[in-house]
Amino acid sequence: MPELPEVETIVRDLNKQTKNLRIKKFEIVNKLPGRVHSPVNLPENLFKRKIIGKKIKKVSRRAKIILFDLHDSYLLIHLKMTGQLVYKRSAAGVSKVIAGGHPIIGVDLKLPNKFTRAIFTFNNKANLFFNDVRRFGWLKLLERGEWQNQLKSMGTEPLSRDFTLNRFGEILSRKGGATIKQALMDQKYLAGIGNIYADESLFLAGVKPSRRVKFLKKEEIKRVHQAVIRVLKKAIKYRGTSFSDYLDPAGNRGNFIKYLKVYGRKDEKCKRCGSLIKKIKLGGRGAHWCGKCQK
DNA sequence: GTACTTGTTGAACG
DNA sequence: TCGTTCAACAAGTA
Repeated sequence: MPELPEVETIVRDLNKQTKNLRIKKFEIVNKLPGRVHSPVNLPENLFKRKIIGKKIKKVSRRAKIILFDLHDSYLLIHLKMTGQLVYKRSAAGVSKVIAGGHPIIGVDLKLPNKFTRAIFTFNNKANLFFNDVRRFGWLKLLERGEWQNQLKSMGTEPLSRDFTLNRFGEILSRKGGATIKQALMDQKYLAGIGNIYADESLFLAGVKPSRRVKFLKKEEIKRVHQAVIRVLKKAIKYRGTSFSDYLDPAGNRGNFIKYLKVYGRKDEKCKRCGSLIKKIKLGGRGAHWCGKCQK
């Protein structure tokens, strides 16, 4: 489930590999018969016409969105929960693959496969495969102005300079009645934090996810602010949680899963104090925490 | 077979 | 008009 650190990792890799490449070909594959549902925001032919021939200026990230700068327009990719991007280049019998996003279970490395929804081909003959098991992800082509418009309504980037303690305080003051976890995950205010990093940040801060924002002490707000930044940075350092090394013989792997303290560890022992990790539903999502370490 | 999971969207609600 | 809540989306996994 790519959140900010996973998307950031993909973006850094893709920027290295695809910067200055030109899109030669684009195909939508595995369309479901009898369904309107499409991964792109324009009629297929129009979408194709608009991106073929475009050169990639750079690849960057905003929130959980992957952003291909095509000079006069932007290609946005959202992986949602199970999206995956795989860049593959074969030259002189050696094939180079980088992948990011949802890990594929098992060892079926065939590309394209039954989960592939779109394929880009670049002028260096490399391919970029957009795979998505649950088909929630999307590709959008936006004109510069459209994107700039959308930017305005997006939340603060937690790793940017804008995310000061003051700014965090402002955000929280507008979410007074909500729980701290729900506040952290509200993309309108803070961009890029999903279920995993919300739970992990709150563990590091020692604050229970179910606490109401308006009852948090100044000191606790400060700790949460710090924790969010530290957890995200550390996760990026380890290339995210939902990465897998299944494709990369060089050993690039998403290691953060080893450092998860609470997420997905229901009824397991807290790594700090040994008591059992609890799980409840909060706003329709699972929330994990340690009853002893988090107050 | 059923419950559960995920991030965003859009509808319904107050 | 606004913020909040919740079902819907899809399909693999337990």
